[in-house]
Amino acid sequence: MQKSKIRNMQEFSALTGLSRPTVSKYFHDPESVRASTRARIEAALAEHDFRPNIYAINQNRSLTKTVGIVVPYLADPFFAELARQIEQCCLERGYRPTLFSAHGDPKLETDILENLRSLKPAGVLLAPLGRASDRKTIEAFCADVPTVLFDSGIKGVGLAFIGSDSPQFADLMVDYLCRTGEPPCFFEMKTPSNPNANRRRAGYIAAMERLDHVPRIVSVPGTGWAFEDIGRREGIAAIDAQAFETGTVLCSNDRLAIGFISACFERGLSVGRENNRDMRVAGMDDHPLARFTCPPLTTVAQDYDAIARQSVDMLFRAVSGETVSHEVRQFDGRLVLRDSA
Amino acid sequence: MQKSKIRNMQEFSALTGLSRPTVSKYFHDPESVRASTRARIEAALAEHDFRPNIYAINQNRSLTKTVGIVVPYLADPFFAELARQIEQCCLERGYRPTLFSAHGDPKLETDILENLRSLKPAGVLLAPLGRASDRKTIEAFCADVPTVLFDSGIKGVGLAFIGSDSPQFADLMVDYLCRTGEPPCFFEMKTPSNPNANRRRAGYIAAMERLDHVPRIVSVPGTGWAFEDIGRREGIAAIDAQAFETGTVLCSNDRLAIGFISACFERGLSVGRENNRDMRVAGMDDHPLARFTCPPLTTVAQDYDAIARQSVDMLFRAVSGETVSHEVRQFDGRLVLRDSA
DNA sequence: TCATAAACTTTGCGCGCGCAAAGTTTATGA
DNA sequence: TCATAAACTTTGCGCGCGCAAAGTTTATGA
Repeated sequence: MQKSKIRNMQEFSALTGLSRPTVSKYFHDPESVRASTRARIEAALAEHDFRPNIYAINQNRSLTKTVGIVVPYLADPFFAELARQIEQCCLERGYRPTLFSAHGDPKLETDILENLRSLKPAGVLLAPLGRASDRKTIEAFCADVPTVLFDSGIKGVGLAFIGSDSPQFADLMVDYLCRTGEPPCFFEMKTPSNPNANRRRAGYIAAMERLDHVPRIVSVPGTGWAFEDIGRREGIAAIDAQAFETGTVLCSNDRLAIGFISACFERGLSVGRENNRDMRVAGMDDHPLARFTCPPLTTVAQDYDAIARQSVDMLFRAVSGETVSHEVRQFDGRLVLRDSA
Repeated sequence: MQKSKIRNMQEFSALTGLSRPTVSKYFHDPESVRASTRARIEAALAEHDFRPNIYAINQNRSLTKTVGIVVPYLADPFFAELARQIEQCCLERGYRPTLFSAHGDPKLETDILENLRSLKPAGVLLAPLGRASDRKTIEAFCADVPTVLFDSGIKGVGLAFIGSDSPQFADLMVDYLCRTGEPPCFFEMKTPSNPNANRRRAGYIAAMERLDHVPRIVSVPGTGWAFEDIGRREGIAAIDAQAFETGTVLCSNDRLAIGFISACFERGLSVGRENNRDMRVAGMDDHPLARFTCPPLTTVAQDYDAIARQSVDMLFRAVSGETVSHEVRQFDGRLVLRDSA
């Protein structure tokens, strides 16, 4: 593979003795040319290292092979992991995933969508910021670009919404906690970024009432995406204020729980499922680091794989012309028992 | 801003009464046209929402406004945070950052660089996988595309290397630990992914010898990027094997330390700087979650901001024609005292 | 051996811009 | 008021491909 001075497909095709359109066909789909032709092209390729100019390709093709992936906060390993799986699915289908993070900032989310328009992507997979998102911007974007929402939905917007069944998550954990000890209090942010948080609270309340317990909700202040920090700081404050009426706390998500366990430690409260512990603490999500808290966190696992796979499936079904009516798919969580509750 | 049917810059310029080259000039730099002209264009823009076709622009311009950012493992919030700051710096300069993660996979790293070539980026900021990287691929890439390496360097490759002074990190922490208690053992992976790990070990050995202590290194098996998992699993094994000759353990990085603290908890060992604790545990990096371990982790902070800013500065100085001889810049760490050691 | 289909070639237009040269209008300041 | 510079217009070429139509070669199978 020597340094080549091939400037374009015309020059390259001359080296193979084939015509430019045939070579073009090869790059579009190697299987579409005769095996002998393919061999000639690949032999030349091995020597001269030519690659078609992607900008020239995309200029003339109405649909590019780009897929946009937008997440609200990439410093959260939950989204990093989900994005990784989605990227993988796109690559398998021969598309080029391009990853963006709004870093918790609605202005940046708007800018990203603005940018994505000019990339003319075949489709976009978008996990919106949620409450902070500029709803109009997202609606307008979804009207112009085939978009599947994941993780956090906006009613009626986009080709589809793929996420988790938030009330079921809460129900599952409340049921487990009540079965094995006293009923849980619910620890959450008063103004959560993510709309799933509201559905989790609703699920908690419904489950508690179903089991004939009084729901006890501790809503703490704090905005933004530094959930662990809020969990710790406000957890300490809530403990000091004796806000929890039972020694069992269900946190609205794992990152809050990581902070809350840290708060318990700070205040000398032992955490665990054994009878001699001061607190039981549970979360929801099965965050990648949930296994490493002290003690390891009992939680409800999101089905990362199903969410990633379904989102991508749904997008490509729509992109390939299948008329999809707005579909909503919410996967069940799976109880993960560790030592914290 | 009504739905427009403007197809190209020619049609758009007709609406403004200006010529296409003038409008083109505006999009390249709004300040380069008369204020009255700018106002006319912006008025039309408000009504018709035209944006130049980015593929047509990039096809004709030798230097695109794209900047590639490549990190080895995005599920590590350390890299997510670094990437965020670098993105920010690029945006401020009017470039479009595009983020890629090798997800710990050398094959994917090679694919990403391959892809980046066709994007013809103005420059690339690359944190290589390290030991697992295909060195030849990276060298060849750096020879063709202006590239600054960060976090993890490869000697002589790229326009520059910006990272941390790894030996200094170890020195700082060893000094502190010895001053305040017994000398530390060093806990690390036998075959670390990241070359900084080797320099940290060397720094540990040098510091221990300087202080007239015998270096005691516990190298554990395990490959890949699941550091917390390795820290926990192998930490438990090492504790059980009584591998640590003192009760003070300096972990090669914070993620290992998070796993190791979890291992201590599992084995009923209390961690902390107080005299009545079984172990003191320290890390290096100041990982975003280091504040939330139980107890909070004493560590050496990387200067995220300086690394991000310097990397981007260096890249753009080279891109703008300044001939830069291969420069190496390694920032000092800052001791962060919390409760774990 | 020959009809037929598949694969390929040739030709030429079009995409939406950048860019440069030469000419024209507009603003600036003494 | 006028020279001069700055801003703008007009014209036309070029970038590296996609794409389609019409013609030619090659493979396939009875």
